[in-house]
Amino acid sequence: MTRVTLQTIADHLGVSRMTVSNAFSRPDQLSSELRRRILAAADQLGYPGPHPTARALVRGSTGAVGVLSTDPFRFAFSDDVAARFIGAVAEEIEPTGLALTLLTAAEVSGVAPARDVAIDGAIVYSSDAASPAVGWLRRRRLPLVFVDQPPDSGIACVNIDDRGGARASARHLLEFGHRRIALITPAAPHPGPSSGPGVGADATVPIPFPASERLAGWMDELAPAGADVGFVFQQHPPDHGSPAIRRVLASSLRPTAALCYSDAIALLVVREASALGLRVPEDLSVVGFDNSPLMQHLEMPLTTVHQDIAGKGRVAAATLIDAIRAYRTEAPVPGRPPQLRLPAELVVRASTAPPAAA
Amino acid sequence: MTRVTLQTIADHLGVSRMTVSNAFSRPDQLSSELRRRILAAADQLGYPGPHPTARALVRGSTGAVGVLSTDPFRFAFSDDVAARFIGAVAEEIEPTGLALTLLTAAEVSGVAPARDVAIDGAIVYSSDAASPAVGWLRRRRLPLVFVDQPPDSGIACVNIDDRGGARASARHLLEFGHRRIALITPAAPHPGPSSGPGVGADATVPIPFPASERLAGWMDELAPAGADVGFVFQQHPPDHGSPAIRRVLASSLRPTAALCYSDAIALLVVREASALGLRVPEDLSVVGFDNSPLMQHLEMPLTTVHQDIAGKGRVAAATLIDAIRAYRTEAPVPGRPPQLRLPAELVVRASTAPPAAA
DNA sequence: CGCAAGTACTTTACCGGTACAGATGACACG
DNA sequence: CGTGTCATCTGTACCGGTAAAGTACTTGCG
Repeated sequence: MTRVTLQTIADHLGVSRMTVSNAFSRPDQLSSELRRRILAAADQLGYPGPHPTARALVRGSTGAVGVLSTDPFRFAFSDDVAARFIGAVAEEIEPTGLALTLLTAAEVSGVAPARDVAIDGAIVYSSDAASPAVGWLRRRRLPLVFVDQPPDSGIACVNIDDRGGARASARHLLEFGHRRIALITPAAPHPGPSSGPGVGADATVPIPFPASERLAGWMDELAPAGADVGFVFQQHPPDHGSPAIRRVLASSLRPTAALCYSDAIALLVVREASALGLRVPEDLSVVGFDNSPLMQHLEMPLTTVHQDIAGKGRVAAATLIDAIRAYRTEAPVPGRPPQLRLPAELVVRASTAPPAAA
Repeated sequence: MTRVTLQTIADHLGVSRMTVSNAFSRPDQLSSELRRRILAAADQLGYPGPHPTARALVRGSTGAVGVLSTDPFRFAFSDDVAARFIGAVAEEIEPTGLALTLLTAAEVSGVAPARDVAIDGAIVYSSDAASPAVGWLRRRRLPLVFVDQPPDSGIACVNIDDRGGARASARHLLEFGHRRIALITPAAPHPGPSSGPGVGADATVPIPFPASERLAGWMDELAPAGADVGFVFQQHPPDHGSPAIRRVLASSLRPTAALCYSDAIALLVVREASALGLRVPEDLSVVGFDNSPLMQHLEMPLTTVHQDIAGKGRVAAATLIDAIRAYRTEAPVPGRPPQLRLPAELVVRASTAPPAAA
């Protein structure tokens, strides 16, 4: 039972393969009568339509766009911020008839999706810009959109104003009178296991991209104000409590407020605090980041920095679609690739207040 | 700036195209010295590696597997049950080096992903089995796995014991002494807008597949017991309240218990009930389905029917991978495609109790 | 009536690779 | 020294389509 191809149908009807191809792809190129007969024969022979791969090869486009994530897939679906982003991308892509292909950065047994899977373009999302996978995508000269990545003038970028948002949140705490503040941020897995909290600016620990911007924003305000900052390095998806956070909250000179990289981490801080009998915000102010939809329904409405995650996804998808379209028409230089920066705004809710002893 | 291909490198080094191909794909076929030179030249010329589409065409495999969903993408990422399933699929797929392609059922401007995107196999997930998209996938003779679909002996299926689980939940209510029970289930969008609640078995409304099984399970127990059942048709993702549910709960002869198609719907019922001043479970017992992880942290721990969604995803992915592997080795008849049925178990929590007036 | 302009189909070439069957030369062995 | 084997590289065909140019047969029209 060999494969049914255009040739099968052509032979069956005694016409040329090209005519059969036209019956499917360019109906105006043949008489409607013959077309009808061809389609009928195709149906009868069980021809599934032109082979996608063959068509992609000759047309030069595959009908799929990728989303690369350096983090494992699990992340994209368990973390509701990531899921919302990808969902928005998918939603924006949907009416174009493109499929969305999730690419991992890993290379297993010689196969690396970012190098070996056929796509028309990709969004680089929660990825290490230095990873080989990103390199492969670039080398393929695919239309790309970087999201939450360090700006790269050669590639379209969509970022939010992490730094500005972080600055606003730090200012908010300063205005309340806080001077002893914990900064809780993920760090590259480089240093020792769950590196303990350090006090003072520790420039030696590498902070991955969007976190580094948020940290910079915090410090923009805190440093000039002479605030007493302490760092806690906390990897992003904390499952069951954080010893590092607990240690800081339990210390005698504990901070009166915490600025957190994300709402997920902020939630963790709130939980650790209440486990220690600390009240939020009376004993500890907590600020998150993202304005994650899941946190909206919490007992403790979180002061946070809002970013429009779905909007970011839609913009990223739209930018990619534009880039692909430009690429197809071989527009020589479509201007500089767009460098977008979406706003991030402080949302004050119930988790922040002036420190107890003012 | 024309494309860099194998030929470019071959010309540049004065070797045959085939040798360059071998340098990438079959290193044992040439001297390591020449290979080194070829790779160096490739690197220098910016060759991104063998063209995925061309390779896919000749090899007959693309390195991507699809997930078809008839529902729009948004669903897959906002509904946490669907997200968890896809996440588990992705996780299981990841170590194989395959990419995961999300396919929509829609056909826009002549392009239909299920027909036109190159994949090696697919999981048919929350789809209408009768949709054209499913037909295309079948016609392509791709390795397929149906999940939560009506069993099809020709295709590998993964289902859970919806009917058994539903039966257990109905029995649970009967044992508590409930006799007036609302059944809340999605229905095909066929009848009028938000079709009102009917009382008694209404066989004319088409119920889509997994819901029909659950309904059958409920009725298996309720009918022989002579319970007084009323139907409420509620489409799955209810955003802001449900008039239909409210109407039923507000009626003079309101049910003492509700069996719900999903936890998401059960949550809706709980909310509508408390909006009406009804206490759960004192005034109304509510049973969900899925044991959705999001519901675990609710104020009102929900009695529900547990299914292992992640497990279902992993099994589906593993089944698909097996099928693809078998397909590749052209195993003539790999036995009947597996028909799996995963367990569904009642989990009794706080949302059910005996009816107030016993 | 002769020629330009369709219409309907066919031929040829190519997309960018890989499989497979040589071709070539070095080297070992009897 | 003939020849078999191995390692290394090349030539050809083909994967399943499509673009573009070509052929043959109408048809319109001055």
